[in-house]
Amino acid sequence: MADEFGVTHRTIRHYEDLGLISPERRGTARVFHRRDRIRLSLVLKGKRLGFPLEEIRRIVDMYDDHPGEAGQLRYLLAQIGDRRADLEQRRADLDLLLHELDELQARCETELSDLG
Amino acid sequence: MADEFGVTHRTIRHYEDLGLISPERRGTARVFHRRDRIRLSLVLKGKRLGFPLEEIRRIVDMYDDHPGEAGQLRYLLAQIGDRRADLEQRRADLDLLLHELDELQARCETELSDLG
DNA sequence: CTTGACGTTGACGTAAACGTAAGGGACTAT
DNA sequence: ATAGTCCCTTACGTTTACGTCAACGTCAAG
Repeated sequence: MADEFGVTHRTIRHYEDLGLISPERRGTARVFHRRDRIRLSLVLKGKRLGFPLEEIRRIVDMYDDHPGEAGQLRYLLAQIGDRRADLEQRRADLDLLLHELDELQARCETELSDLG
Repeated sequence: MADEFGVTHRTIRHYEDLGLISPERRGTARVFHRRDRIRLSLVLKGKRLGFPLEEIRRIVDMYDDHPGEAGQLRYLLAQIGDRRADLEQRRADLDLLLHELDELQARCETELSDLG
């Protein structure tokens, strides 16, 4: 599974230690299921966005814990709201940076054509 | 300036050590200029997106080093291209996560209304 | 003039996210 | 049977990004 996702075995084990994935254990060997793949892919997405693993765990756990009780559901919805706000802030930052890179690129290109 | 950006004095000093900002020195005291504020704001945006400080330095330095020579300009443009690709990958991840949060939210809401 | 309040400089501490060596099964190929 | 190849665990090492503590300078207020 490590190769499949382009991470090291150590990383897999580390994530298991943190409870980010919980592969079935046949004796000592790990058996990964679809659930683990889904969670790992979520983890890696979260990581690319700079979330700490501990926070990522809280997010991915939201996908698996499906509480049947209304209070829990409302709590989960609130959490989702928080995460959304966070993600949208990041998206704004990202768009700004992309925009600034565009401008820099434009300046470089005109400068370059002035030279040639 | 620390308060102004919501970071600690230690962070400011750390960033100065890494060359992310370079305030004027009057004797021992630091005097911050517009350039430092701009760079700091770029740094914080980069940080929120999960870039390591060393990489951020390379990015923000692109804004200040304006090489007059064609080869350097072309190199800078290539760097900009790389950064763009990276940022756009992150954007894709981000949109995916937002979409998945939406779906989770929808599931929660129907579940909640089924209860009530 | 001395007592805070604040700023500066090392220098060591720490938490997160792994890397990496050291050693032990288990299976397979020769 | 021995070597090679995996996978496993334990445990200490490393890098990044600061936190924190001790010690000193300095400048206005009492």
